[in-house]
Amino acid sequence: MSSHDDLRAIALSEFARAGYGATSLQRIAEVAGLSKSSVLYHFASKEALLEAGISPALDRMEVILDSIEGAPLNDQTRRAFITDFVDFLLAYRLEVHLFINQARSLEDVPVIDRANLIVVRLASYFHSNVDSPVDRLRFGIALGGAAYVLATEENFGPETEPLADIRPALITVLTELLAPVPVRPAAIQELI
Amino acid sequence: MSSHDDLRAIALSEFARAGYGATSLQRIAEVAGLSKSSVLYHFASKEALLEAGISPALDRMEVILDSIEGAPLNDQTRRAFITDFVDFLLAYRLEVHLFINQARSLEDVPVIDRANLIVVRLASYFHSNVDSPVDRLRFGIALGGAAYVLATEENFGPETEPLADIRPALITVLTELLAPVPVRPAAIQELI
DNA sequence: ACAGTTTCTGACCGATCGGTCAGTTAACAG
DNA sequence: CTGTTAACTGACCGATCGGTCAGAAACTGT
Repeated sequence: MSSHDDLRAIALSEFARAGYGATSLQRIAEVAGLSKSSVLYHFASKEALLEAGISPALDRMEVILDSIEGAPLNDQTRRAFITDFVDFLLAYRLEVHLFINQARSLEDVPVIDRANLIVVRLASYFHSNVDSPVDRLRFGIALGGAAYVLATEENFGPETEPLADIRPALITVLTELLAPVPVRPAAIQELI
Repeated sequence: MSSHDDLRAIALSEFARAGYGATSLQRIAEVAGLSKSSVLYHFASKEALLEAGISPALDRMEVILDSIEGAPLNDQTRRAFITDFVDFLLAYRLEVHLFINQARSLEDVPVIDRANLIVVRLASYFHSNVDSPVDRLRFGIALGGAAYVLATEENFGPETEPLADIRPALITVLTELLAPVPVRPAAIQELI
């Protein structure tokens, strides 16, 4: 329970909640019960706090990417990826939320560039394994939507139960949405 | 082509690209070729620029909500909502992107509260028309994912075509994902 | 040309930002 | 107790923030 780890967790939480630019070192110091100078004693800069906050999540996601990029997208690899991805989203909700909300405004920050590269790798993998443009769009909505919903659970409203068994539900939904042959009744084609 | 409308458009673009807090009045003034004082002559404050920027999108979404909240979710209303929603996303990409990326860090801004209320109304409508928790999760992923993907098209990578016929593709995917009886093979149930 | 109104600007304000630095306090080994 | 090191702090810095204000500049109708 070092001050170093505390500050990392506090900064991550504040960055995800209020945004990187809107979170001051003074605010982080107050939550930690320290002075701003002490925060800068443990971390060289505000950017160093950001990097320390989300790097573990990037490490994990890069391991997942390494495990799928060598193999084609079949039933087995799809199943493994989905469980890995869902567990990743559940384990790193704050980090995912921070990335989704701040990626555009922090494009010149090295650690955000690294995160953006991960998204590109993920998109490239599915792009090279899925032929239909519509399916690629559906896959993008599935992965992006899962990340977005997981990272902003308050969008479901406070009156709804927090979907306690969200892990199997997420696996179910993603398995449907990433199905190799999407179910698309002929009736739908006539609608558009 | 008044300076007023120009400033509204420039501010919206900058807010969406770099974030509200990270966009200074000085930056907006430079892009518009004016001084910071002139920007504040046309708009009383930075917050007024934000409100002017996204209010039209909220107006449109509230009309859509008014049109669905009185009727149950059947084939006809679902089809009408999907086309309305897709056209909304395509017409207000910047506004949606701005809201998605800044909603959390601007919770005390009235116009953002208004936008959040819209999301709550949307979630409540589907919540009251969909029984299965898994289906509600799938609907949330579909709507949130469509908004997220549309608002951040760069996630598809620069090497991919911008999905020129994205409107029919989006309608196809959302029609699948918002199907009243989701197709969920028994094989999926055994996986989880 | 003139007066009136709209548009625009530079100078300035207090506040806050991220970051530096000299020096104090606390912890601990001998 | 003493010396050393790690942890911490207040004072301060230049820069930038959103916003105010008096007045210049530009456009208007007469």
